[in-house]
Amino acid sequence: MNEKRKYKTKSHAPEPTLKRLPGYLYFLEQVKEEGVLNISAPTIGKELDLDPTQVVKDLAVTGVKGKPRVGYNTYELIHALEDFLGFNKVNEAFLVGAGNLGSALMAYQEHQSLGLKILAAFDVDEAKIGQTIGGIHILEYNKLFHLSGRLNVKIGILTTPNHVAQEVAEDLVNCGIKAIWNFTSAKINLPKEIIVQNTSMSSYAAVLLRRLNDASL
Amino acid sequence: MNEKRKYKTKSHAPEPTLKRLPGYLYFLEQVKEEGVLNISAPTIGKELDLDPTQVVKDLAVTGVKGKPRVGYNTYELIHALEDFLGFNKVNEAFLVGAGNLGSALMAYQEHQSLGLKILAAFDVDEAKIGQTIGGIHILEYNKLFHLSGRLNVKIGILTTPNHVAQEVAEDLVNCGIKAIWNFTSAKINLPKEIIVQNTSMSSYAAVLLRRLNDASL
DNA sequence: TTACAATAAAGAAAATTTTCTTTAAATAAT
DNA sequence: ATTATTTAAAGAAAATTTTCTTTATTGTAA
Ligand SMILES: NC(=O)c1ccc[n+]([C@@H]2O[C@H](COP(=O)([O-])OP(=O)(O)OC[C@H]3O[C@@H](n4cnc5c(N)ncnc54)[C@H](O)[C@@H]3O)[C@@H](O)[C@H]2O)c1
Ligand SMILES: NC(=O)c1ccc[n+]([C@@H]2O[C@H](COP(=O)([O-])OP(=O)(O)OC[C@H]3O[C@@H](n4cnc5c(N)ncnc54)[C@H](O)[C@@H]3O)[C@@H](O)[C@H]2O)c1
Repeated sequence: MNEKRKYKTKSHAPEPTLKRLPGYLYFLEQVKEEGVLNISAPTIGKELDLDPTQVVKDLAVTGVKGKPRVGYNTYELIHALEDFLGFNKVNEAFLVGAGNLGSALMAYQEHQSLGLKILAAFDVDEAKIGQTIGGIHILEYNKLFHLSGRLNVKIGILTTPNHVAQEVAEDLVNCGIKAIWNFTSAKINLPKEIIVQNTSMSSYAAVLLRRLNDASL
Repeated sequence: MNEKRKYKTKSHAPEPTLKRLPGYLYFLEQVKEEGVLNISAPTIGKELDLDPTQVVKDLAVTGVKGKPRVGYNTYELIHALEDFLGFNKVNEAFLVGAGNLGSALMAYQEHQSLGLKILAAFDVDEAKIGQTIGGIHILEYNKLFHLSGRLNVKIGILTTPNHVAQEVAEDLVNCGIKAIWNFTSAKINLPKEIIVQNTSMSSYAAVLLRRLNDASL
């Protein structure tokens, strides 16, 4: 591997920073559309409700330098962010469980801007096998083992029911998958070198409901 | 309002704790099924990869006390968590934008366990209006203003395209919505008393891709 | 040029969250 | 009963993240 990067990026970025970066990227793409060539950290902070020094620190991880009195070069910053996040590469993925959520993810066109490319989806439901959603074919689950041999896919998107999540995850790992984007509520246990990214919507529900409840006291 | 709570809960719980609580709840429901009447913090921690003292501190926000040598009462803990998170109430919501993601959320049955009840969905697409997904009717967007007058719905789920998110959010606020669960990438600006819960999937993509990239260096 | 204002960068401080330590309580075994 | 062991609770320490300060740089305008 050992890819060359255009900017001197931070080797390790804090997770809260990482989570904010796509927000900057989305905002910057909008202002670029409006023809803004340079933008300052305080301006970004005002729009996104963030402390200006926080913005400076966050953007520093990309290695891009801003100029005092001018700000950052919009175009340069966008590219550095995409580069840093890996959004400008093609990150190939398999999806398992083409149900409600799986279908939505397959149909989601903006994945391209994340550099995410779902090559194929797999399901056990006969009714779904053979269908195409968002240009992605739904294949028989067993085909996963054949296909993964030929392709070198590193990312698995897990949108099966909770109770099969563990076994499907293990299958994915046996197929050479290195990172699993887990949308199920199940806690999946895998060898520690496998990256498991849990994306629990109920966490957000918890925060929302609690804040709503706190507010109405 | 002023509901009585069975346990002396912490008035303010840290957000990381709040986000972990649904995970405990899901796990506890599983072990309850298996007939486990009591469970200790170290056991929970081992299963969920969390520090045992972290578990104790997290669960302490619910006000439930565990007994040394025995652990927590599974049943009591589940109920305290549901109570604390507001999952055992009926939290009524409107959904706007019955597209890919909106449809998935409408079809999602587990929302019940979060106490979330989507009363109706609204869309501008003629083709979608009149349809029913997961027992939820898709109504003409303008009906939102009529319906909200009669019902006292506090939560709005926002799954429209990004470019209309701001205006739809403002409409929701004008209809009396107090909290918005925002699934779009757009940053929406509303009066500060309105709770906006952003749920950005690209944040997770960012963390996943970066971790994957870091790993392969 | 020269002073002035805006801003990024770097470092310090504060706040928050997690982990570690100690203490006390409750059960089980002797 | 008594002792030993497990465990929750409470507090202290460490780590992390955010916010605040200071400094230095750059461009603008007098
Ligand atoms: N629908 C939502 O909006 C939503 C929201 C948050 C989380 N989730 C989570 O996402 C997961 C999927 O939810 P859903 O609503 O899409 O469920 P779903 O039932 O619609 O979809 C699950 C799909 O997985 C397939 N499947 C079942 N067993 C399989 C196996 N062994 N191998 C491969 N495929 C298999 C099913 O045929 C089905 O198509 C669940 O864990 C759920 O908790 C869903
Ligand atoms: N699909 C996914 O998996 C996914 C994942 C992450 C985030 N998102 C975000 O969720 C949002 C929706 O994505 P999607 O894929 O479901 O898009 P979509 O186009 O399938 O759905 C959007 C729906 O909103 C409706 N709509 C448009 N304008 C409206 C208005 N003014 N009022 C009411 N309804 C209106 C459309 O008719 C459509 O039915 C986007 O912001 C997207 O970024 C989607």
